[in-house]
Amino acid sequence: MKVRNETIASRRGGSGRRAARKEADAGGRRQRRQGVQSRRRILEATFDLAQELGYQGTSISKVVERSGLPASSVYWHFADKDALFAAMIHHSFEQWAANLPKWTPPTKGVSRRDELAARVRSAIASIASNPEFWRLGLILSLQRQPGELQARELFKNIRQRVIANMAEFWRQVLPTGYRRRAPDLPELLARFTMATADGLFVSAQIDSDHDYNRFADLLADMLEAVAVRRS
Amino acid sequence: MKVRNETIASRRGGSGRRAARKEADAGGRRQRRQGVQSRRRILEATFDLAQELGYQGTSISKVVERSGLPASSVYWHFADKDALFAAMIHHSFEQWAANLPKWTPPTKGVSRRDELAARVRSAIASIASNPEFWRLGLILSLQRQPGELQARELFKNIRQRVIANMAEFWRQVLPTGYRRRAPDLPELLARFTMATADGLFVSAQIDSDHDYNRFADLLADMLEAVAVRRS
DNA sequence: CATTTCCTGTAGTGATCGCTCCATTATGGA
DNA sequence: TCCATAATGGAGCGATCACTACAGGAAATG
Repeated sequence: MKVRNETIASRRGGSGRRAARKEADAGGRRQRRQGVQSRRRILEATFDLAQELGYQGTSISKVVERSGLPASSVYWHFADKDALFAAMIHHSFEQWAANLPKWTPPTKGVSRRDELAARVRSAIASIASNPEFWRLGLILSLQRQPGELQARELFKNIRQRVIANMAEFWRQVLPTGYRRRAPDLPELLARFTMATADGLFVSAQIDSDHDYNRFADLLADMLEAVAVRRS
Repeated sequence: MKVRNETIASRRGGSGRRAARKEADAGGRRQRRQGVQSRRRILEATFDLAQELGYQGTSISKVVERSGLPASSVYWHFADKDALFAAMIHHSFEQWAANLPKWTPPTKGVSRRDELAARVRSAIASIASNPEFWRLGLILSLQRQPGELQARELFKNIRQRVIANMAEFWRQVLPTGYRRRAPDLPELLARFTMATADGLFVSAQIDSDHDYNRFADLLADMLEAVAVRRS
Protein backbone atom coordinates (compact mmCIF):
# COMPACT_ATOMS: atom_id res chain seq x y z
CA MET A 1 0.00 0.00 0.00
CA LYS A 2 2.67 2.47 1.03
CA VAL A 3 5.00 1.40 -1.73
CA ARG A 4 2.23 1.47 -4.26
CA ASN A 5 1.17 4.95 -3.34
CA GLU A 6 4.66 6.28 -3.67
CA THR A 7 5.02 4.65 -7.04
CA ILE A 8 1.83 6.25 -8.25
CA ALA A 9 2.68 9.58 -6.78
CA SER A 10 5.99 9.75 -8.59
CA ARG A 11 4.43 8.64 -11.85
CA ARG A 12 1.57 11.06 -11.41
CA GLY A 13 3.91 13.97 -11.20
CA GLY A 14 5.52 13.17 -14.52
CA SER A 15 2.37 12.18 -16.26
CA GLY A 16 0.48 15.15 -14.94
CA ARG A 17 3.02 17.60 -16.22
CA ARG A 18 3.06 15.91 -19.58
CA ALA A 19 -0.71 15.93 -19.81
CA ALA A 20 -0.88 19.59 -18.88
CA ARG A 21 1.65 20.51 -21.53
CA LYS A 22 -0.21 18.54 -24.12
CA GLU A 23 -3.49 20.17 -23.27
CA ALA A 24 -1.90 23.58 -23.78
CA ASP A 25 -0.63 22.52 -27.17
CA ALA A 26 -4.01 21.23 -28.20
CA GLY A 27 -5.51 24.55 -27.30
CA GLY A 28 -3.20 26.72 -29.35
CA ARG A 29 -0.21 25.88 -31.44
CA ARG A 30 0.55 23.05 -33.78
CA GLN A 31 -0.69 19.68 -32.66
CA ARG A 32 1.74 17.27 -31.11
CA ARG A 33 1.45 13.93 -32.85
CA GLN A 34 -1.62 11.79 -32.47
CA GLY A 35 -1.31 11.79 -28.69
CA VAL A 36 -3.78 14.64 -28.49
CA GLN A 37 -6.40 12.73 -30.41
CA SER A 38 -5.78 9.63 -28.36
CA ARG A 39 -6.20 11.54 -25.17
CA ARG A 40 -9.53 12.86 -26.38
CA ARG A 41 -10.71 9.43 -27.50
CA ILE A 42 -9.89 8.03 -24.07
CA LEU A 43 -11.72 10.85 -22.32
CA GLU A 44 -14.78 10.44 -24.48
CA ALA A 45 -14.88 6.69 -24.05
CA THR A 46 -14.61 7.17 -20.31
CA PHE A 47 -17.39 9.71 -20.36
CA ASP A 48 -19.74 7.48 -22.33
CA LEU A 49 -19.18 4.61 -19.97
CA ALA A 50 -19.23 6.61 -16.76
CA GLN A 51 -22.60 8.21 -17.36
CA GLU A 52 -24.11 4.77 -17.78
CA LEU A 53 -22.19 2.79 -15.24
CA GLY A 54 -20.78 5.19 -12.66
CA TYR A 55 -17.30 5.15 -11.30
CA GLN A 56 -17.01 1.56 -10.18
CA GLY A 57 -18.84 0.24 -13.19
CA THR A 58 -16.45 1.86 -15.60
CA SER A 59 -13.46 -0.43 -15.84
CA ILE A 60 -10.23 0.42 -17.56
CA SER A 61 -10.63 -2.59 -19.80
CA LYS A 62 -13.96 -1.25 -21.01
CA VAL A 63 -12.34 2.10 -21.68
CA VAL A 64 -9.64 0.28 -23.60
CA GLU A 65 -12.20 -1.64 -25.60
CA ARG A 66 -14.31 1.39 -26.48
CA SER A 67 -11.46 3.76 -27.20
CA GLY A 68 -9.51 1.20 -29.21
CA LEU A 69 -6.30 2.14 -27.43
CA PRO A 70 -4.23 -0.10 -25.19
CA ALA A 71 -4.14 0.20 -21.45
CA SER A 72 -0.60 1.45 -21.56
CA SER A 73 -1.80 4.49 -23.48
CA VAL A 74 -4.44 5.18 -20.88
CA TYR A 75 -1.80 5.08 -18.17
CA TRP A 76 0.60 7.10 -20.20
CA HIS A 77 -1.90 9.94 -20.38
CA PHE A 78 -3.35 9.61 -16.88
CA ALA A 79 -1.78 8.66 -13.58
CA ASP A 80 -4.61 6.41 -12.43
CA LYS A 81 -8.34 5.88 -12.68
CA ASP A 82 -9.08 8.76 -10.33
CA ALA A 83 -7.06 11.21 -12.36
CA LEU A 84 -8.69 9.92 -15.53
CA PHE A 85 -12.11 10.65 -14.08
CA ALA A 86 -11.15 14.11 -12.92
CA ALA A 87 -9.74 14.96 -16.34
CA MET A 88 -12.84 13.57 -17.99
CA ILE A 89 -15.16 15.71 -15.86
CA HIS A 90 -13.04 18.74 -16.60
CA HIS A 91 -13.04 18.01 -20.32
CA SER A 92 -16.76 17.40 -20.62
CA PHE A 93 -17.59 20.47 -18.57
CA GLU A 94 -15.69 22.66 -20.98
CA GLN A 95 -17.87 21.41 -23.79
CA TRP A 96 -21.01 21.74 -21.74
CA ALA A 97 -20.23 25.24 -20.50
CA ALA A 98 -19.61 26.40 -24.04
CA ASN A 99 -23.34 26.17 -24.87
CA LEU A 100 -24.46 27.62 -21.57
CA PRO A 101 -26.88 30.50 -22.09
CA LYS A 102 -25.74 33.80 -20.70
CA TRP A 103 -27.79 34.08 -17.58
CA THR A 104 -26.81 37.49 -16.23
CA PRO A 105 -28.16 40.61 -17.94
CA PRO A 106 -31.95 40.96 -18.04
CA THR A 107 -33.48 42.32 -21.22
CA LYS A 108 -35.21 45.69 -21.09
CA GLY A 109 -38.76 46.22 -22.24
CA VAL A 110 -40.01 42.69 -21.61
CA SER A 111 -42.38 41.80 -18.82
CA ARG A 112 -40.68 40.17 -15.90
CA ARG A 113 -42.95 37.17 -16.17
CA ASP A 114 -42.00 36.50 -19.76
CA GLU A 115 -38.36 37.23 -19.12
CA LEU A 116 -38.38 34.80 -16.25
CA ALA A 117 -40.17 32.06 -18.13
CA ALA A 118 -37.70 32.31 -20.96
CA ARG A 119 -34.75 32.14 -18.59
CA VAL A 120 -36.07 29.19 -16.69
CA ARG A 121 -36.92 27.35 -19.85
CA SER A 122 -33.49 27.91 -21.29
CA ALA A 123 -31.78 27.01 -18.03
CA ILE A 124 -33.60 23.73 -17.89
CA ALA A 125 -32.99 23.17 -21.56
CA SER A 126 -29.28 23.64 -21.08
CA ILE A 127 -29.32 20.70 -18.72
CA ALA A 128 -31.93 18.67 -20.53
CA SER A 129 -30.49 19.03 -24.02
CA ASN A 130 -27.20 17.55 -22.90
CA PRO A 131 -28.18 15.36 -20.01
CA GLU A 132 -25.19 13.06 -19.97
CA PHE A 133 -22.88 15.46 -18.23
CA TRP A 134 -25.36 16.39 -15.58
CA ARG A 135 -26.35 12.78 -14.98
CA LEU A 136 -22.74 11.90 -14.49
CA GLY A 137 -22.24 14.68 -11.99
CA LEU A 138 -25.29 13.66 -10.00
CA ILE A 139 -24.23 10.03 -9.92
CA LEU A 140 -20.79 10.93 -8.68
CA SER A 141 -22.27 13.29 -6.10
CA LEU A 142 -24.75 10.82 -4.71
CA GLN A 143 -22.22 8.08 -4.27
CA ARG A 144 -20.01 8.17 -1.27
CA GLN A 145 -17.01 6.05 -1.93
CA PRO A 146 -13.57 7.37 -1.23
CA GLY A 147 -11.48 7.88 -4.27
CA GLU A 148 -12.86 9.86 -7.22
CA LEU A 149 -12.74 12.81 -4.87
CA GLN A 150 -11.25 15.06 -7.49
CA ALA A 151 -14.07 14.41 -9.90
CA ARG A 152 -16.73 15.06 -7.30
CA GLU A 153 -15.15 18.29 -6.14
CA LEU A 154 -14.88 19.47 -9.70
CA PHE A 155 -18.56 18.91 -10.34
CA LYS A 156 -19.44 20.63 -7.10
CA ASN A 157 -17.53 23.73 -8.15
CA ILE A 158 -19.23 23.80 -11.51
CA ARG A 159 -22.61 23.60 -9.86
CA GLN A 160 -21.66 26.36 -7.49
CA ARG A 161 -20.72 28.59 -10.40
CA VAL A 162 -24.06 28.03 -12.10
CA ILE A 163 -25.85 28.92 -8.88
CA ALA A 164 -23.82 32.09 -8.52
CA ASN A 165 -24.86 33.12 -12.03
CA MET A 166 -28.50 32.60 -11.19
CA ALA A 167 -28.21 34.57 -7.97
CA GLU A 168 -26.76 37.48 -9.89
CA PHE A 169 -29.68 37.33 -12.28
CA TRP A 170 -32.15 37.42 -9.41
CA ARG A 171 -30.38 40.38 -7.88
CA GLN A 172 -30.93 42.33 -11.04
CA VAL A 173 -34.46 41.25 -11.76
CA LEU A 174 -35.98 41.42 -8.28
CA PRO A 175 -37.87 44.51 -7.07
CA THR A 176 -35.35 46.29 -4.91
CA GLY A 177 -37.47 45.87 -1.81
CA TYR A 178 -35.87 42.50 -1.07
CA ARG A 179 -32.67 44.15 0.16
CA ARG A 180 -34.20 45.19 3.41
CA ARG A 181 -36.75 42.46 3.86
CA ALA A 182 -34.81 39.37 2.76
CA PRO A 183 -31.26 40.19 1.70
CA ASP A 184 -30.35 36.62 0.84
CA LEU A 185 -33.44 36.05 -1.26
CA PRO A 186 -31.44 35.92 -4.51
CA GLU A 187 -29.24 33.12 -3.19
CA LEU A 188 -32.23 31.26 -1.85
CA LEU A 189 -34.07 31.48 -5.15
CA ALA A 190 -30.97 30.52 -7.08
CA ARG A 191 -30.33 27.46 -4.98
CA PHE A 192 -33.97 26.57 -5.16
CA THR A 193 -34.01 26.90 -8.92
CA MET A 194 -30.91 24.77 -9.23
CA ALA A 195 -32.37 22.15 -6.93
CA THR A 196 -35.60 22.10 -8.87
CA ALA A 197 -33.77 21.75 -12.15
CA ASP A 198 -31.96 18.78 -10.67
CA GLY A 199 -35.23 17.30 -9.56
CA LEU A 200 -36.85 17.72 -12.94
CA PHE A 201 -33.85 16.13 -14.51
CA VAL A 202 -33.86 13.19 -12.14
CA SER A 203 -37.55 12.61 -12.55
CA ALA A 204 -37.17 12.75 -16.31
CA GLN A 205 -34.50 10.09 -16.09
CA ILE A 206 -36.86 7.92 -14.11
CA ASP A 207 -40.15 8.46 -15.89
CA SER A 208 -38.74 8.89 -19.38
CA ASP A 209 -42.04 10.33 -20.61
CA HIS A 210 -41.68 13.83 -19.46
CA ASP A 211 -42.58 17.26 -20.71
CA TYR A 212 -39.88 19.64 -19.62
CA ASN A 213 -41.66 22.67 -21.01
CA ARG A 214 -44.77 22.33 -18.90
CA PHE A 215 -42.64 21.97 -15.81
CA ALA A 216 -40.51 24.90 -16.81
CA ASP A 217 -43.60 27.06 -17.21
CA LEU A 218 -44.92 25.91 -13.89
CA LEU A 219 -41.64 26.71 -12.24
CA ALA A 220 -41.53 30.15 -13.83
CA ASP A 221 -45.05 30.88 -12.59
CA MET A 222 -44.06 29.88 -9.14
CA LEU A 223 -40.87 31.84 -9.02
CA GLU A 224 -42.63 34.92 -10.29
CA ALA A 225 -45.32 34.62 -7.67
CA VAL A 226 -42.99 34.07 -4.78
CA ALA A 227 -40.56 36.72 -5.92
CA VAL A 228 -43.31 39.31 -5.92
CA ARG A 229 -44.70 38.17 -2.62
CA ARG A 230 -41.44 38.09 -0.75
CA SER A 231 -39.53 41.07 -2.04
CA MET B 1 -22.75 -18.51 -20.25
CA LYS B 2 -25.63 -20.74 -21.23
CA VAL B 3 -24.73 -23.41 -18.74
CA ARG B 4 -24.17 -20.84 -16.03
CA ASN B 5 -27.56 -19.25 -16.59
CA GLU B 6 -29.35 -22.54 -16.41
CA THR B 7 -27.54 -23.39 -13.22
CA ILE B 8 -28.52 -20.09 -11.69
CA ALA B 9 -32.09 -20.38 -12.91
CA SER B 10 -32.56 -23.76 -11.34
CA ARG B 11 -30.95 -22.64 -8.10
CA ARG B 12 -32.95 -19.45 -8.11
CA GLY B 13 -36.18 -21.38 -8.27
CA GLY B 14 -35.34 -23.32 -5.18
CA SER B 15 -33.73 -20.49 -3.31
CA GLY B 16 -36.46 -18.08 -4.27
CA ARG B 17 -39.15 -20.34 -2.97
CA ARG B 18 -37.22 -20.88 0.22
CA ALA B 19 -36.74 -17.17 0.76
CA ALA B 20 -40.39 -16.46 0.08
CA ARG B 21 -41.45 -19.11 2.54
CA LYS B 22 -39.12 -17.75 5.15
CA GLU B 23 -40.38 -14.22 4.65
CA ALA B 24 -43.93 -15.38 5.25
CA ASP B 25 -42.86 -17.13 8.41
CA ALA B 26 -41.04 -14.09 9.66
CA GLY B 27 -44.14 -12.03 9.05
CA GLY B 28 -46.55 -14.27 10.87
CA ARG B 29 -45.97 -17.58 12.54
CA ARG B 30 -43.17 -18.83 14.66
CA GLN B 31 -39.71 -17.91 13.51
CA ARG B 32 -37.67 -20.47 11.69
CA ARG B 33 -34.34 -20.84 13.40
CA GLN B 34 -31.75 -18.09 13.18
CA GLY B 35 -31.93 -18.01 9.41
CA VAL B 36 -34.43 -15.20 9.65
CA GLN B 37 -32.04 -13.03 11.61
CA SER B 38 -29.21 -13.86 9.28
CA ARG B 39 -31.28 -12.91 6.30
CA ARG B 40 -32.02 -9.59 7.90
CA ARG B 41 -28.41 -8.97 8.78
CA ILE B 42 -27.39 -9.64 5.20
CA LEU B 43 -30.07 -7.32 3.86
CA GLU B 44 -29.07 -4.53 6.22
CA ALA B 45 -25.40 -4.88 5.47
CA THR B 46 -26.21 -4.75 1.76
CA PHE B 47 -28.33 -1.68 2.28
CA ASP B 48 -25.65 0.18 4.21
CA LEU B 49 -23.08 -0.53 1.57
CA ALA B 50 -25.32 0.08 -1.41
CA GLN B 51 -26.41 3.55 -0.41
CA GLU B 52 -22.78 4.57 -0.20
CA LEU B 53 -21.29 2.65 -3.03
CA GLY B 54 -24.05 1.79 -5.48
CA TYR B 55 -24.57 -1.53 -7.13
CA GLN B 56 -21.15 -2.16 -8.57
CA GLY B 57 -19.38 -0.78 -5.57
CA THR B 58 -21.10 -3.18 -3.23
CA SER B 59 -19.23 -6.44 -3.46
CA ILE B 60 -20.36 -9.68 -1.92
CA SER B 61 -17.15 -9.88 0.05
CA LYS B 62 -17.93 -6.52 1.64
CA VAL B 63 -21.40 -7.76 2.49
CA VAL B 64 -19.80 -10.82 4.01
CA GLU B 65 -17.41 -8.71 6.02
CA ARG B 66 -20.05 -6.35 7.35
CA SER B 67 -22.71 -8.93 8.05
CA GLY B 68 -20.28 -11.36 9.63
CA LEU B 69 -21.80 -14.24 7.69
CA PRO B 70 -20.03 -16.35 5.09
CA ALA B 71 -20.64 -16.06 1.38
CA SER B 72 -22.34 -19.42 1.32
CA SER B 73 -25.02 -18.03 3.61
CA VAL B 74 -25.57 -15.10 1.32
CA TYR B 75 -26.05 -17.46 -1.59
CA TRP B 76 -28.19 -19.76 0.42
CA HIS B 77 -30.65 -16.95 1.06
CA PHE B 78 -30.42 -15.24 -2.31
CA ALA B 79 -29.97 -16.60 -5.80
CA ASP B 80 -27.46 -14.00 -6.92
CA LYS B 81 -26.42 -10.40 -6.44
CA ASP B 82 -29.33 -9.08 -8.43
CA ALA B 83 -31.86 -10.97 -6.35
CA LEU B 84 -30.12 -9.81 -3.20
CA PHE B 85 -30.49 -6.19 -4.28
CA ALA B 86 -34.12 -6.59 -5.21
CA ALA B 87 -34.88 -8.17 -1.86
CA MET B 88 -32.94 -5.45 -0.09
CA ILE B 89 -34.92 -2.69 -1.81
CA HIS B 90 -38.14 -4.44 -0.98
CA HIS B 91 -37.13 -4.89 2.64
CA SER B 92 -35.97 -1.33 3.18
CA PHE B 93 -39.04 0.11 1.52
CA GLU B 94 -41.28 -1.69 3.94
CA GLN B 95 -39.53 0.03 6.78
CA TRP B 96 -39.53 3.37 5.05
CA ALA B 97 -43.19 3.20 4.06
CA ALA B 98 -44.16 2.39 7.63
CA ASN B 99 -43.29 5.94 8.78
CA LEU B 100 -44.81 7.61 5.74
CA PRO B 101 -47.21 10.38 6.77
CA LYS B 102 -50.77 9.91 5.61
CA TRP B 103 -51.02 12.29 2.71
CA THR B 104 -54.62 11.96 1.62
CA PRO B 105 -57.34 13.56 3.73
CA PRO B 106 -57.14 17.35 4.19
CA THR B 107 -57.99 18.72 7.60
CA LYS B 108 -61.04 20.93 7.96
CA GLY B 109 -60.92 24.37 9.47
CA VAL B 110 -57.32 25.15 8.59
CA SER B 111 -56.31 27.63 5.92
CA ARG B 112 -55.22 25.99 2.73
CA ARG B 113 -51.90 27.78 2.89
CA ASP B 114 -51.08 26.38 6.30
CA GLU B 115 -52.39 22.97 5.43
CA LEU B 116 -50.26 22.94 2.34
CA ALA B 117 -47.14 24.12 4.10
CA ALA B 118 -47.50 21.43 6.72
CA ARG B 119 -47.98 18.76 4.09
CA VAL B 120 -45.04 19.82 2.03
CA ARG B 121 -42.84 20.08 5.06
CA SER B 122 -43.78 16.63 6.24
CA ALA B 123 -43.42 15.16 2.78
CA ILE B 124 -39.92 16.50 2.48
CA ALA B 125 -39.18 15.45 6.02
CA SER B 126 -40.22 11.91 5.26
CA ILE B 127 -37.51 11.78 2.64
CA ALA B 128 -34.99 13.89 4.49
CA SER B 129 -35.26 12.19 7.84
CA ASN B 130 -34.40 8.84 6.35
CA PRO B 131 -32.35 9.78 3.33
CA GLU B 132 -30.53 6.51 2.84
CA PHE B 133 -33.38 4.73 1.17
CA TRP B 134 -34.14 7.55 -1.19
CA ARG B 135 -30.50 8.10 -2.05
CA LEU B 136 -30.20 4.45 -2.93
CA GLY B 137 -33.23 4.62 -5.18
CA LEU B 138 -31.92 7.66 -6.98
CA ILE B 139 -28.52 6.13 -7.50
CA LEU B 140 -30.01 2.99 -8.93
CA SER B 141 -32.32 5.04 -11.14
CA LEU B 142 -29.62 7.27 -12.54
CA GLN B 143 -27.32 4.45 -13.44
CA ARG B 144 -28.02 2.57 -16.57
CA GLN B 145 -26.37 -0.78 -16.36
CA PRO B 146 -28.25 -3.89 -17.22
CA GLY B 147 -28.76 -6.21 -14.32
CA GLU B 148 -30.26 -4.90 -11.11
CA LEU B 149 -33.37 -4.36 -13.17
CA GLN B 150 -35.60 -5.76 -10.48
CA ALA B 151 -34.33 -3.30 -7.92
CA ARG B 152 -34.81 -0.33 -10.22
CA GLU B 153 -38.33 -1.32 -11.19
CA LEU B 154 -39.22 -1.77 -7.56
CA PHE B 155 -38.09 1.73 -6.68
CA LYS B 156 -39.91 3.15 -9.65
CA ASN B 157 -43.16 1.61 -8.47
CA ILE B 158 -42.70 2.97 -4.99
CA ARG B 159 -42.13 6.43 -6.36
CA GLN B 160 -45.19 6.12 -8.52
CA ARG B 161 -47.27 5.24 -5.50
CA VAL B 162 -46.08 8.30 -3.60
CA ILE B 163 -46.97 10.50 -6.57
CA ALA B 164 -50.44 8.97 -6.77
CA ASN B 165 -50.98 9.82 -3.11
CA MET B 166 -50.01 13.40 -3.70
CA ALA B 167 -52.26 13.71 -6.72
CA GLU B 168 -55.17 12.49 -4.66
CA PHE B 169 -54.39 15.14 -2.07
CA TRP B 170 -54.36 17.84 -4.70
CA ARG B 171 -57.66 16.64 -6.07
CA GLN B 172 -59.22 17.17 -2.68
CA VAL B 173 -57.58 20.43 -1.81
CA LEU B 174 -57.83 22.29 -5.11
CA PRO B 175 -60.67 24.69 -5.83
CA THR B 176 -63.00 22.66 -8.01
CA GLY B 177 -62.54 25.00 -10.94
CA TYR B 178 -59.54 23.03 -12.14
CA ARG B 179 -61.72 20.21 -13.46
CA ARG B 180 -62.80 22.18 -16.45
CA ARG B 181 -59.76 24.35 -16.96
CA ALA B 182 -56.93 21.88 -16.34
CA PRO B 183 -58.18 18.41 -15.52
CA ASP B 184 -54.70 16.93 -15.09
CA LEU B 185 -53.50 19.70 -12.80
CA PRO B 186 -53.39 17.40 -9.76
CA GLU B 187 -51.07 14.96 -11.52
CA LEU B 188 -48.92 17.79 -12.79
CA LEU B 189 -48.57 19.31 -9.35
CA ALA B 190 -47.92 15.92 -7.79
CA ARG B 191 -45.18 15.08 -10.22
CA PHE B 192 -43.74 18.52 -9.83
CA THR B 193 -43.74 18.25 -6.07
CA MET B 194 -42.09 14.85 -6.22
CA ALA B 195 -39.49 16.15 -8.63
CA THR B 196 -38.79 19.14 -6.44
CA ALA B 197 -38.45 16.99 -3.38
CA ASP B 198 -35.92 14.90 -5.28
CA GLY B 199 -34.08 18.02 -6.25
CA LEU B 200 -33.95 19.34 -2.70
CA PHE B 201 -32.70 16.01 -1.57
CA VAL B 202 -29.99 15.84 -4.20
CA SER B 203 -28.85 19.36 -3.54
CA ALA B 204 -28.72 18.63 0.18
CA GLN B 205 -26.51 15.66 -0.53
CA ILE B 206 -24.19 17.86 -2.52
CA ASP B 207 -24.10 21.00 -0.41
CA SER B 208 -24.46 19.33 2.99
CA ASP B 209 -25.25 22.66 4.65
CA HIS B 210 -28.85 22.91 3.80
CA ASP B 211 -32.00 24.15 5.44
CA TYR B 212 -34.84 21.94 4.34
CA ASN B 213 -37.44 23.99 6.15
CA ARG B 214 -36.80 27.21 4.29
CA PHE B 215 -37.03 25.37 1.02
CA ALA B 216 -40.16 23.60 2.12
CA ASP B 217 -41.80 26.92 2.98
CA LEU B 218 -40.73 28.37 -0.30
CA LEU B 219 -42.15 25.41 -2.16
CA ALA B 220 -45.41 25.64 -0.26
CA ASP B 221 -45.71 29.32 -1.12
CA MET B 222 -45.14 28.53 -4.73
CA LEU B 223 -47.58 25.68 -4.93
CA GLU B 224 -50.23 27.74 -3.19
CA ALA B 225 -49.74 30.61 -5.61
CA VAL B 226 -49.82 28.53 -8.74
CA ALA B 227 -52.71 26.39 -7.54
CA VAL B 228 -54.84 29.48 -7.05
CA ARG B 229 -53.77 31.00 -10.32
CA ARG B 230 -54.36 27.93 -12.44
CA SER B 231 -57.51 26.38 -11.01
C1' DC C 1 22.03 9.60 -40.46
C1' DA C 2 21.67 9.40 -35.28
C1' DT C 3 19.30 10.75 -31.26
C1' DT C 4 15.59 12.08 -28.53
C1' DT C 5 10.82 12.22 -27.34
C1' DC C 6 6.28 10.56 -27.69
C1' DC C 7 3.20 6.89 -27.82
C1' DT C 8 1.74 2.04 -28.65
C1' DG C 9 1.70 -3.15 -28.22
C1' DT C 10 2.32 -7.28 -25.55
C1' DA C 11 2.28 -9.64 -21.71
C1' DG C 12 1.85 -9.91 -17.44
C1' DT C 13 1.29 -8.76 -11.87
C1' DG C 14 -1.37 -9.72 -7.43
C1' DA C 15 -5.87 -8.69 -5.75
C1' DT C 16 -10.57 -9.03 -5.90
C1' DC C 17 -14.80 -10.08 -8.35
C1' DG C 18 -19.33 -13.11 -8.28
C1' DC C 19 -20.19 -17.52 -7.37
C1' DT C 20 -19.91 -22.80 -6.31
C1' DC C 21 -18.95 -27.16 -3.90
C1' DC C 22 -19.37 -29.83 -0.23
C1' DA C 23 -18.46 -31.23 4.44
C1' DT C 24 -20.11 -30.01 8.90
C1' DT C 25 -23.04 -28.39 12.52
C1' DA C 26 -27.41 -27.09 14.87
C1' DT C 27 -32.22 -28.04 15.50
C1' DG C 28 -36.90 -29.71 15.70
C1' DG C 29 -40.08 -33.58 14.68
C1' DA C 30 -40.68 -38.78 14.57
C1' DT D 1 -32.41 -41.87 19.37
C1' DC D 2 -32.41 -41.15 14.44
C1' DC D 3 -33.35 -38.49 10.63
C1' DA D 4 -34.44 -34.64 7.61
C1' DT D 5 -33.85 -30.06 7.01
C1' DA D 6 -31.81 -25.40 7.70
C1' DA D 7 -27.74 -23.00 7.80
C1' DT D 8 -22.74 -22.27 8.34
C1' DG D 9 -17.68 -22.73 7.42
C1' DG D 10 -14.10 -22.77 4.37
C1' DA D 11 -11.62 -23.65 0.36
C1' DG D 12 -11.35 -22.45 -4.18
C1' DC D 13 -13.20 -21.73 -9.24
C1' DG D 14 -12.40 -18.82 -13.59
C1' DA D 15 -12.88 -14.08 -14.82
C1' DT D 16 -11.87 -9.54 -14.35
C1' DC D 17 -10.05 -5.73 -11.67
C1' DA D 18 -6.45 -1.59 -11.60
C1' DC D 19 -2.09 -1.22 -12.84
C1' DT D 20 2.99 -2.09 -14.53
C1' DA D 21 7.33 -3.41 -17.14
C1' DC D 22 9.44 -2.97 -21.08
C1' DA D 23 10.56 -3.28 -25.84
C1' DG D 24 9.75 -1.15 -30.10
C1' DG D 25 7.82 2.08 -33.70
C1' DA D 26 7.01 6.79 -35.59
C1' DA D 27 8.16 11.31 -36.00
C1' DA D 28 10.61 15.56 -34.91
C1' DT D 29 15.33 17.49 -33.93
C1' DG D 30 20.18 17.60 -34.34
